[in-house]
Amino acid sequence: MGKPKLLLIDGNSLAFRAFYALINQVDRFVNHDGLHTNALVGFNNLLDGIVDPFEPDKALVAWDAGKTTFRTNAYDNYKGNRDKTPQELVEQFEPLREMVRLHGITNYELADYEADDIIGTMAHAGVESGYAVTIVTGDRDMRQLVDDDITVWITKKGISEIDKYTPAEVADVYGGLTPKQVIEVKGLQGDPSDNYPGVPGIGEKTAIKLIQEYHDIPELYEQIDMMKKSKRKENLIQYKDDAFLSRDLARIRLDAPVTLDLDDLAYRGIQYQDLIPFYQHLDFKQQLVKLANQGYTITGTQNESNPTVKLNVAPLTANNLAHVEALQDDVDFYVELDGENYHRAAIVGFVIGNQQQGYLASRDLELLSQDTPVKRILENNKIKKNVFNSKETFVALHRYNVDLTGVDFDLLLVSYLLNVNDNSNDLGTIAHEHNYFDVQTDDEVYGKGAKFAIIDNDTDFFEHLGRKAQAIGALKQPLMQKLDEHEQTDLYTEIELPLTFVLAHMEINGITVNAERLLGMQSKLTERLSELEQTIHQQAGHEFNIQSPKQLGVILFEEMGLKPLKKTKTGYSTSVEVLEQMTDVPLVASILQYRQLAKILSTYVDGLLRVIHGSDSKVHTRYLQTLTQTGRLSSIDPNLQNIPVRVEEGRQIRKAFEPQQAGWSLLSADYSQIELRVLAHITNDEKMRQAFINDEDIHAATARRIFGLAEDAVVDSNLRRQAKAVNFGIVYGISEFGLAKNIGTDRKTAKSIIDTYLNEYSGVKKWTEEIILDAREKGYVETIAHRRRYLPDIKAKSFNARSFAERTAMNTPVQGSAADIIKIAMIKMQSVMEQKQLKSKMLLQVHDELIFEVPEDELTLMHKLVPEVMDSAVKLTVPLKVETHEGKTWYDAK
DNA sequence: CGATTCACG
DNA sequence: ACGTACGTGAATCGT
Repeated sequence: MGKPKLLLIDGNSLAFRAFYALINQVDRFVNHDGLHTNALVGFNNLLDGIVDPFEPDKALVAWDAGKTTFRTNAYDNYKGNRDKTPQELVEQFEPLREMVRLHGITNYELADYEADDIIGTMAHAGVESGYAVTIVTGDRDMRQLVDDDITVWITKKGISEIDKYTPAEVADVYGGLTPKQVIEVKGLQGDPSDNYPGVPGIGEKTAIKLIQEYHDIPELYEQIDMMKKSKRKENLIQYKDDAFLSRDLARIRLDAPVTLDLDDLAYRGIQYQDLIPFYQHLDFKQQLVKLANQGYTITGTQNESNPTVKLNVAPLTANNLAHVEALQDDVDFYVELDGENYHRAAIVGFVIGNQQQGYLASRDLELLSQDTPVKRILENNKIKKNVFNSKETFVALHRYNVDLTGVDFDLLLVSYLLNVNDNSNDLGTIAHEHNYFDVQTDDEVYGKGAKFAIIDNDTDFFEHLGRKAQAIGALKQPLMQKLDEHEQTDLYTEIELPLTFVLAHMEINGITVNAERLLGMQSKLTERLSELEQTIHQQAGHEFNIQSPKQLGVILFEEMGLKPLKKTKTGYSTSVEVLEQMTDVPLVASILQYRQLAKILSTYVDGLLRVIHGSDSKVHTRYLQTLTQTGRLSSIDPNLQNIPVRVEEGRQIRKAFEPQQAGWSLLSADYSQIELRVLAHITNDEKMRQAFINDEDIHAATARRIFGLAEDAVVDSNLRRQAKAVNFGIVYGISEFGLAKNIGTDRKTAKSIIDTYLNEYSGVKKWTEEIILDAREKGYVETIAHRRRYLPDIKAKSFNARSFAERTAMNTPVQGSAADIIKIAMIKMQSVMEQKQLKSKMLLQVHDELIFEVPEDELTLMHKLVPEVMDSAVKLTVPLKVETHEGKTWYDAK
């Protein structure tokens, strides 16, 4: 057996280190009571990472007792230049001690002494009693305590890494000196952070050299007369007192009047049962998940009435289908897929049941898709189903001939509405967010990335599925209650949930893409690109990778000597806005051309060809309904919301999008200026409202106001363009700088334009001020349908973070309300089309635009019907305006 | 896997 | 003195 282990931890130094390591995110680490937790998080990681694996026999965390110590008594200015400890850290000191206690470690502090002195004293007491001592600190000066029985661990990079010092390592760093000589070095060197002087002109390097020669400060001064005449010698003589003072201040005391006995320091190990409520108080979700995975029972803090239910899951077979038949009313259901894209992925298992009667799981898809009780329940509108991601569930089941209906609760969707910041798609992660810990994440169970694999073992697989279904059921009541408290029940039941199934139908229907046309474009583009490539290499004088901004930067800004107008984190920027300003250089013009064509080819031509389904010649996008911060949809795999339109060459891509039947047309319907109309409505600005009520050209009307033109003046295109930029700027949460950059003017002009704008549209001005105050007070902003976005940074100390939050506060109600409106229109449109039994299909949504495929005999009707439904989706104090276009391809529907 | 660039509203 | 327009997704480079 080795010696018993004594662990001494420098609480103050490490708390400061932990606090400042996460100082940039101090406002992100706040618990539900407003307590900052960044230092607590770091300290906890340290305790978990060091103490518990270390298994000490005795352990102590030492703290500073107060502001005054024997050092401040000896030297008035000691630490006199330190800023006051920030309040955000001060409030963490008590909980830090509690955390230490719950980790089974004794806290200690001593009046008039610093934590260092307690540690020094206890370290020596430990050595005398035969302990191997380890000291953990962020303070490099503690290395003076190292000896054969004392090792000092110093955290670096904040607190994530550790350097371990034995006498050999100290000698390495200090040019062969002993740990005790560290004090002598410090004496000569002084310490600016503790505000004590040392000898001027002597830094660490020189100090080490002198101590190597003279061993310590007293000996140095005994022999100082023999030293060669120099400025350094003069300083040493002049500042002799300072040297001795510094040396004294730097020396950690080994004889502090500590009232502790080693027996008081027995390490008690982690106090799990008490640590759980403590972590819950701090909102340490990850720690709680860890504890839950270790088998500790976590009961919800916000939901005491819903204690952990024991899992009851069994394999479903043809023999016990009767148990499924018995399920009524509220049924929890979950399907597992073997991939992300539910248009292609296979169902690999499912589970059905409820908390009272338990769960039945299976891999046998016949039990799902044949005429079984499972299918009957899923297709029964009267039986409420609770699921996680009903769009995925619906689409997947649809491919297995099951028509899911009667979905009442969608955990993913509700969780998103409650807080759009929690953008995880994983059931386990989301459950943990809501303080439910009886389920693991898929990453934990199946592995992530290349390691992903559905588990073979039935027992483990069914348990995971069962826990997922159980989590869905358990979270239904509390989350629905929260929706109600947020006044979001209508948003959920009237908009988001019905929309899910509208989107599912659009995705399943897909849109036809003409592969031949794309292949034609592919060969033409490939040819043009290889010609351009040759030209570019000639213009550059040698070959290089045109697609590498790094290589291009070297050529333009080093070899050719062009002036870099902008830089990025990693080097020169070569983006369009930079290159467009140097198009007189032939190479640059070629590069711009190349980039444009390469983008069209790789992202759109090749990209689309890759995702056309062989079976139906269509692409089936997936709309993400639970991702954006504003309530918009996003579209992936392929993204059909960013098909080129602004530049003709890219716009050609749209010719490949066709209706699914010959003779049909594509019809597009877009809201005109929906965001500005929403702005006029929300701000209730009279002038802006009148402009829309009179169906004026809003950008021209704005130009007349901000440039002081007559009411009937003709507005030239340049002024209109600037006014348009200002209108956009207002929607985005304007800044002088942003506007100046956008319209290419100076900041002063931009400021005066903005001032005039806000003066003219005084309702807008009033609203922007109010919405920021409102966000500060409530912590969130809302859309017209009560979609909510939290803005924790609205009170941030960082100017950047706070400004961003303020612009978001202005933009989100506008962008988000526009999203609400088109979502409502989509639901109504789908319902009207079904009711009228039309053959037309809604295919795509592009934020303010809907695209349909329409048979010849429904064209006239749809041109009338679609705008009617869209412009009456909600009643605002300004009219909504919708324009329609039709054509044989998407390109022609303009 | 982050950074850069560029496509859309 | 700070360093900015809002919201997205995909391809590519290079560590």
